[in-house]
Amino acid sequence: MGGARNVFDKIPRGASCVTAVISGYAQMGSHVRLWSCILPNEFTLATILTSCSGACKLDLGRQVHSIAIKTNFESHIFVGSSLLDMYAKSNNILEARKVFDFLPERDVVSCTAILSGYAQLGLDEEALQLFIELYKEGMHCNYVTFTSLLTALSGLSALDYGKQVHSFTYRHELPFYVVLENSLIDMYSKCGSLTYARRVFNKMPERSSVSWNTMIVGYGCSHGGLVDEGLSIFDYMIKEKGLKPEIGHYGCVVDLLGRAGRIEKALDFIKNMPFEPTAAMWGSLLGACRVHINIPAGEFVAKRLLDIEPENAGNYVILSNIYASASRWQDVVDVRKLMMEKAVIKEPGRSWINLDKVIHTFYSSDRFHPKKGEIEAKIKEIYAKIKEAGFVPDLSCVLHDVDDEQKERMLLGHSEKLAITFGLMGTPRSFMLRITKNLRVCVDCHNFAKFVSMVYEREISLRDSNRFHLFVKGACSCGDYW
DNA sequence: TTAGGGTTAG
Repeated sequence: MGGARNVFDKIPRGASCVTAVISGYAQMGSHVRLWSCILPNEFTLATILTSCSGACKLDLGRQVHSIAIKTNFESHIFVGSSLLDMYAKSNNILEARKVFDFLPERDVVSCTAILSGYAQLGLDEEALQLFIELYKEGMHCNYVTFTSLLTALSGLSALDYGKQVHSFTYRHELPFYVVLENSLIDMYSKCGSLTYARRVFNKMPERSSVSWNTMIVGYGCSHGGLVDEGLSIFDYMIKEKGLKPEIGHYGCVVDLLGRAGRIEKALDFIKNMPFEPTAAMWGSLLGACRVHINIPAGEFVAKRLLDIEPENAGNYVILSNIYASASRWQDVVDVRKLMMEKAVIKEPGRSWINLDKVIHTFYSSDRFHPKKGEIEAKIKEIYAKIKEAGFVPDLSCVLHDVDDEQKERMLLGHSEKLAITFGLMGTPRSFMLRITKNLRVCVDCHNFAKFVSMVYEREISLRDSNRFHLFVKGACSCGDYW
């Protein structure tokens, strides 16, 4: 690229060669401010906008947007779709939607761009709704559209819709696209159907590294506690294969050690590695400190994590859980105060269950659900039954400083308990309950699900923001390790 | 000649 830039610097300015240079830079993932010296055309604008994706380049993107307005290219189909994509990728989905809504004509790319914008941000229900709308309006779909749609369906655990997409692509004899198949594997495994995921994987005529990763993640290998095997693979790649591990590999090792309770060793490993530790590393280690109740390490890790990621409410919640499990209530109160000082807002807990293609969503302490009364009665019945079988509520899961009775009531309002209860009410015993939760499942709800699976002889799959839990006969596939 | 959307991973 340096050569191209040298040539460029010597020739007179004109839109076409500038576009070629920008395009070169854009493909390399960087952008340049060359456009300030020329009058841009639709090619220039679309190219530069593509290189503006990402929150840190939003200002630049906005400047290009204003140029697009001035030059009357805002509604050009290519400029418009890269513009909306730029907004979506920098977390401004409302602005992206505005651009989309004002496009004089839509095509498969602009529709896919807005759809994937919603899906990338985890706005899965919105993505599905929009897809249904556009589809009814006769939107044209291709394999990229389905790939994006599948991302949203994975997030919703919407197995029925996912199967529909699969059979649609099958019926229409789409050529083989590895990206689409990868999305299918991901969808099936996130919907709890590993058999189908594996079937897709097996039938692929060729696979990318993503296919393997997706399949491995589906099987949950990194959560299996195979510490020595993991460490020897890490050694093997360095010593035998001569590969230089990337920061992600170091992250895996930290996670592996932490999960196995070897927290001091993990801290040591972090100290000696050639990278700055990331929030992800500290985050996984903090989770480990909670599971293995290591308070000094937890405080140490939390301090570093909250420096890098002070806005992530989940970090405070785990720290608070660590204190609560050691009955250090004053520290719990202090964490809560700290959250208020920093104006951190915990995302409200939300769980959902798909029954007959309808997504039933429950919020924590849901006061507005139409079947509120029935659910309350049923949950009381469940609670009494599982208590008889030995269930003890874990009050350390409550972040608020209230009396025990109220804590118990608050725990019963957790959204995954409501979803499980609702599922039990409306389905036969042989029906596996598939619940999805937007946050990490708490210890009390995890225990609740274990007891329900035993007392009611019901299999429950619960996907939280972190991993899968399959509850059968009182035990969970995660080995109480998440 | 030059242009827009896509999969996994704490």
